[in-house]
Amino acid sequence: MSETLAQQAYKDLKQRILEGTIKTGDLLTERTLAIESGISRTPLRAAISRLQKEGVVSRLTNGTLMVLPVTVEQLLEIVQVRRLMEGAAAARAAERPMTTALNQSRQIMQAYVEGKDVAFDSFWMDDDAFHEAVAEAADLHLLPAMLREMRSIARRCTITRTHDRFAEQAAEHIAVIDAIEARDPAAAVAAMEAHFDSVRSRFLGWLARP
Amino acid sequence: MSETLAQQAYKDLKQRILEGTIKTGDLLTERTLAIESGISRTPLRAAISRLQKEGVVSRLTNGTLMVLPVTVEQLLEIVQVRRLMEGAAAARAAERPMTTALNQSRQIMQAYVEGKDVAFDSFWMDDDAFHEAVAEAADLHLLPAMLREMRSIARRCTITRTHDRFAEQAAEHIAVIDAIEARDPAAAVAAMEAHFDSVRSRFLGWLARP
DNA sequence: TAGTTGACATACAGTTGGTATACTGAAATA
DNA sequence: TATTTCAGTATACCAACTGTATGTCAACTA
Repeated sequence: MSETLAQQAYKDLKQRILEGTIKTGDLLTERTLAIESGISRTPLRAAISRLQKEGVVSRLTNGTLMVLPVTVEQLLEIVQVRRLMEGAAAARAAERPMTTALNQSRQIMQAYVEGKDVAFDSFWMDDDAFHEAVAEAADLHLLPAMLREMRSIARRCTITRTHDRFAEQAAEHIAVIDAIEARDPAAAVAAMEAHFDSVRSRFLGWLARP
Repeated sequence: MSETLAQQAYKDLKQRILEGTIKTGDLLTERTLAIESGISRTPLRAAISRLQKEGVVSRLTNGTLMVLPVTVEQLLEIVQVRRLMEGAAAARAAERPMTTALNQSRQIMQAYVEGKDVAFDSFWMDDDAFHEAVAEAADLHLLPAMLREMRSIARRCTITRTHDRFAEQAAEHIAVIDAIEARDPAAAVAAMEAHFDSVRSRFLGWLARP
């Protein structure tokens, strides 16, 4: 089952944006992108249409294509929504068997607590794995895709990248996993909510810096 | 001494942006604006160039003209800078004779404390008058122009317009004026700083709302 | 096999910004 | 006073872009 040119272009473009090779606020032109991809504008436009629907790129009123900046307001809203959703997911996960993915995530997080130092994108992937493991342990099948969507937005916000207290975040993740393992839903939701409260106050603290 | 067409266009455009008739994020086209103003593109471009220098509009990389959005980060920075500058101005003003403008501003602010209700733009002008009166009472001749610049930026940020506790702000203004009248520099700077701290925490509180 | 559909390539029209050129009136200069 | 210069302005031209239309081809279905 081969991918269409449009699908390939979509994946390629999205990856470049998530990696930061193409930056939020950058303007794109269909012809240039089409030439770079070795395809014509038609499938390229289909790929762009899809990215538009996901809020990754936006057409300005004159048709110009821009990689959509993500505002602080949007970022804070995502933190709030995820706090609700992932808190509930952690409580559900605590009522179900412990998973291999959660165990693996805990080991990875332990390394950060002990001082492991990596680039933002590496930590982001381990962070991805943690949140995905919780959602899957909760048997919530729509949640992983929703998380991916929201996390892809958050990743594009410039403040997110100022966020470098990996050891603290790792410790918060471990607290969630421990509560899930202990089959304590109340502790699990509290730990997950504390994690997001902590994320939020870091963002606000960055904003409020003198 | 008559104004050039470029100067007229500049003033008109800027006013429309400050009033919110043209919104931040809007795209502008030279031809449309020129036709609306009844002039050719050439003086219109001179007006735009001036607005560009002031950070009111921006050229995207493809030449598209956009009314520059003002981010929350910029707004908070302006609040910080003004806290420093206007705190110092209030202290200086407290070492100088009380002025008519400060007395007038106090009366106007008293009406707000007593419940006067107006639209944002009306309050904004009274707010302008207060801050300008303090700067002039401080004999700081460069400060008013700098304030106008920063306030014109702040005015264009969408959060600024969510700010509707006029009575509270008016009471803070009165505290500054009272301290100036009492010739108490320490109290004046403290009152002005408290005012900006209050403004800042309102913005942050709006951001942090659940 | 003929018809339909999805994917794709290419062409065309309209709009925009950038830039060049021409014009005009006022001020300066010889 | 006549001429020149300069600032301000109007207009024309070109390249580049998006939106849309049209044509082609391969795969699928009846």
